Amino acid sequence: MTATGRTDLKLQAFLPYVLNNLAERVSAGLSGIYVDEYQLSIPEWRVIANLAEHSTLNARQIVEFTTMEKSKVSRAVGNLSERGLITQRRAEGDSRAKDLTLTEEGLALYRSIVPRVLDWERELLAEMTPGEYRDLMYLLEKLGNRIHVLESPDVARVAGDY
Amino acid sequence: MTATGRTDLKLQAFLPYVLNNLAERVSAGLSGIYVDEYQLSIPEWRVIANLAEHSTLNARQIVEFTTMEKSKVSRAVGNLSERGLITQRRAEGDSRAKDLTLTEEGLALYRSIVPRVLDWERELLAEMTPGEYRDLMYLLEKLGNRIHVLESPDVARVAGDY
DNA sequence: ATTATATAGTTGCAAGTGAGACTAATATTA
DNA sequence: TAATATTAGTCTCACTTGCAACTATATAAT
Repeated sequence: MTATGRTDLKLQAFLPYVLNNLAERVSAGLSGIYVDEYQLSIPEWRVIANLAEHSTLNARQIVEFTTMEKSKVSRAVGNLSERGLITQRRAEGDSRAKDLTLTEEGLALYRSIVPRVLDWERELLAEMTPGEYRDLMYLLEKLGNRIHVLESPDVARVAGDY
Repeated sequence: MTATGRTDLKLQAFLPYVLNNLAERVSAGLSGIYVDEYQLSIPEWRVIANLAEHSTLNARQIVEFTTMEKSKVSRAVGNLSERGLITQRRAEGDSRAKDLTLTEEGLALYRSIVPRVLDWERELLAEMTPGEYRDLMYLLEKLGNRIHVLESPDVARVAGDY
């Protein structure tokens, strides 16, 4: 049995629509913090957050983690580098790639943003119980796995062969 | 008690990040249908879908429903009008506003897209039980209400006075 | 009425974007 | 090896976007 047995479209009950509206509004609310107060664009913030978490990455890996366009990542990296928030070093073993790392300054900036951003998330979740939060994250993750399958039909088909 | 008691940021467990990644990927997958096959941009599709549902709206109302920028709506409306998919008529009672309606052709286009789009949603939800789906929609709606409160702090404060 | 404010929608402009061409380096194949 | 294909990252170009200024109408205040 399928989750929805619909034959006509009601936007308010259409998952992609609901999801997008919500994500946009959440993003707009949150990005106020680092855009207005720290002069970071959304792509720049994402690059920083990923570097803070994985300490060293190249642009390709950031593309994988964030699903941003590689040109977008490239430009964000360029800006952050100019501002002295990250360093780029030719990767050993592959001199096409560049290892990206936060500078002390970049790390300090990140550390000052994190609590603000977590506070904001707490506000957003203030009316959810821990159980609801877990359910939500679980369901979003499940959906994420599912769409990953839909994005690469080859893998899905092969897996179906067994 | 709060849903999360975090003090450090893990992107994979950070709701705005998860939500955005997912929404972007869902949107990209879905929009393939009307972008590639029907030459409709995402804003254009949204205008059409909202008009189909409410039969007549002006641009301001579409802005409210979709949370798109009014200039974005304006341009989408202009394009759809040129393509003969919608009509614009000066509203009686307020000659600044224009009543927008789908033409026969616009409605026909919409009707041919809807089943494709619903099929796609069904695929996306294929591994969810009806219960999970209900939970998800409920939680997203709850989050939507919450962010609406955060967006207009005035209202929130007043409500707190009681 | 007259003036001031607010609203509906459009438009100009600067900035940001995605797609793909491109360069340089690496991997693969014969 | 040489030839071919693939990959990392940058860059260019046409297009889209968001913002603010603007026109025209409508509402409110004096």
